[in-house]
Amino acid sequence: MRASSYFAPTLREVPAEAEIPSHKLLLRAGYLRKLGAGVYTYLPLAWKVIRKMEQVLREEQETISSVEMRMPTLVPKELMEETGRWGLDVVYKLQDRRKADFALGFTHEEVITDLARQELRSWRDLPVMLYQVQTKFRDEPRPRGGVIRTREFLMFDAYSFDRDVNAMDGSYKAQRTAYERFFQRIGLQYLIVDADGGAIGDLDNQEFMSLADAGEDTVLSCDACSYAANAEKCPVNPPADTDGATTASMSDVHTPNARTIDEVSTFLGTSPSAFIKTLIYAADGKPIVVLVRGDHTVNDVKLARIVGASELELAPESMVTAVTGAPVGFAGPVGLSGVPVYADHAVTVLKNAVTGANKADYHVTGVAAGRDFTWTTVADIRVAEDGDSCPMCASGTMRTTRGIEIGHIFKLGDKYSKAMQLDVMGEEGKPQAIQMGCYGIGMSRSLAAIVEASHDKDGIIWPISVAPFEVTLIVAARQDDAQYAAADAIYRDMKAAGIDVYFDDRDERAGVKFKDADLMGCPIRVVVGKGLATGVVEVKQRGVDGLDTVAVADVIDHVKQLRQRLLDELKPVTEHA
RNA sequence: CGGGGCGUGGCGCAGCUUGGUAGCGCGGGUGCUUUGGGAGCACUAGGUCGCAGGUUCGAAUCCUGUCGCCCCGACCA
Repeated sequence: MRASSYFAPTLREVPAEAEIPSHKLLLRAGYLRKLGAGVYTYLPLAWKVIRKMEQVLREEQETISSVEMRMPTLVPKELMEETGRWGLDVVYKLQDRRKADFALGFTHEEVITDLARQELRSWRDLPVMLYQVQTKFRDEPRPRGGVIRTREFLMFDAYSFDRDVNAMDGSYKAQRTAYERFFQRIGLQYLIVDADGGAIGDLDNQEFMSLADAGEDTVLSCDACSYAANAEKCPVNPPADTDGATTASMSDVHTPNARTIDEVSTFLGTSPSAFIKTLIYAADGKPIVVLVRGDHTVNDVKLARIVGASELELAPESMVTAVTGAPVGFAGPVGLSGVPVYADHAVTVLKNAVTGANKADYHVTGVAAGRDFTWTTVADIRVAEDGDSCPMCASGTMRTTRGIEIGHIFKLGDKYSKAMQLDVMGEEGKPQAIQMGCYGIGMSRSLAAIVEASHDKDGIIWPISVAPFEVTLIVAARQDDAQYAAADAIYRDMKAAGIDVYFDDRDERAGVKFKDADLMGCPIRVVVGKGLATGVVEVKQRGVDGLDTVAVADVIDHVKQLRQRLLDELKPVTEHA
């Protein structure tokens, strides 16, 4: 492709809307433009990268006998109602001219399951694994980070159908391997972490995380074993009972205007870890009391699962007052009754704690768990933190990092097949529910994740497997006839040799073309310039210091070798089972 | 949805406190010079200051409302 006829508008200055590196660079280098909040146009460069990613993905899906198809974006309301997902906030809804309701597809379990229940009859039809790459629509409460979280985005989604749990496990493992190889081949480092399945399912599910400061998720990984988990999932070991014997006795202390843990601990000169944080939640509209240690944070995802609530939020002020008899900021477990109390493990071993007195401007000290208050349920309900002991091995310590969720794989079991009567005739002549799995990759988000992971101050550095072009060919002085003729010949030879080359033949100063080449980020740069007088051109690798001076006659071979070396570096290390 | 911030030529910003009819840099066009890391000079085009009301002789500037966008949080299948 010649730059003179391409469309890659670069920007010298960073648009004010961008904060994170991938967003800034994708805008500046001419990959993306915003149409509205969380709605982006993918310019030719970005689309080419995505198509290359898709190609790698297709190859990996092919090897596990996963078959590409395409489902509609318009999904009838009736289908969504079968699983109860029509009412979700993220669903975009619209009506046709006859006032029939549709959702814009935000994931396709309903559609694929509907198809499967019509077409799959016998256990002999299984297994089946189907996938598509399609635009998904989600009315996100807050799009962010450019293309990290958008309302319209490109997603790969796959679905497996198996005759029993064992076979489903096999499909799950096959997809996990395909995912590993895919991410390895597109040059994206990842961590596989245990995750919470949210509304989609609570069986085994794992996320592929690209570690990045701009990530929205907190990931904990063990420094001794291979265990890693999303913070919303990561279990916390119960603490040792180290407070010793109960000695102190309770007394009320006047704490005027001190409501937060920081304020009260400063006022009393105690540590936040000696506090019992008492939170009133509304669980499906009914109040519950939640106790965690003052220096801990409630994990709402864990809590919702333990309580079994579908809607869980901090209680409104009126409910807090009704439960505690005090203004917000002075709640404590002592003397509370008639409300279920959920206590985190760490609270139940406190022997000399501070907590709210359930009256304005008073706290209680010397509180002992079990003696001065009790609970209805004790469980793991706090967020795991950096420094916690590993829940899986004896010696490890958990460390936190930020991650971008680039893929998520789920075992669904019979959740959707039961809800939608998806069964087949089994070997024994009786109907049996199909065991499903579903698997997603955020294609547009992965694009951003690569840029987050691979850039420098000058621009993007693409892995060669997904770079929009393998080579940027620059003619330093377009108006120099000899240079242009030589560059043009090299361009033709490269194309003939099957090299994907971007020929910057614009009549711009050399500096402009160098800057744009760095921004765009193609991994190999060839410059035809001053050296041509002595019959040589320059070959440089993006992001690597130094360059090779190569005779014009050797440049094609040289580039092919470099290309092969770069591709070899991306060879997947994970083998299919 | 809660908190914070921002809407002024294509992009980045100043002007707003203290009202007087809009300015700078980059980018665009033309010409000349220049030509290996975002060139120089000259000329030039381009803005109902997000929108709607209001106050005022007069509003980018003050008031009210509204829409949009960004960040933090909530949320995130």
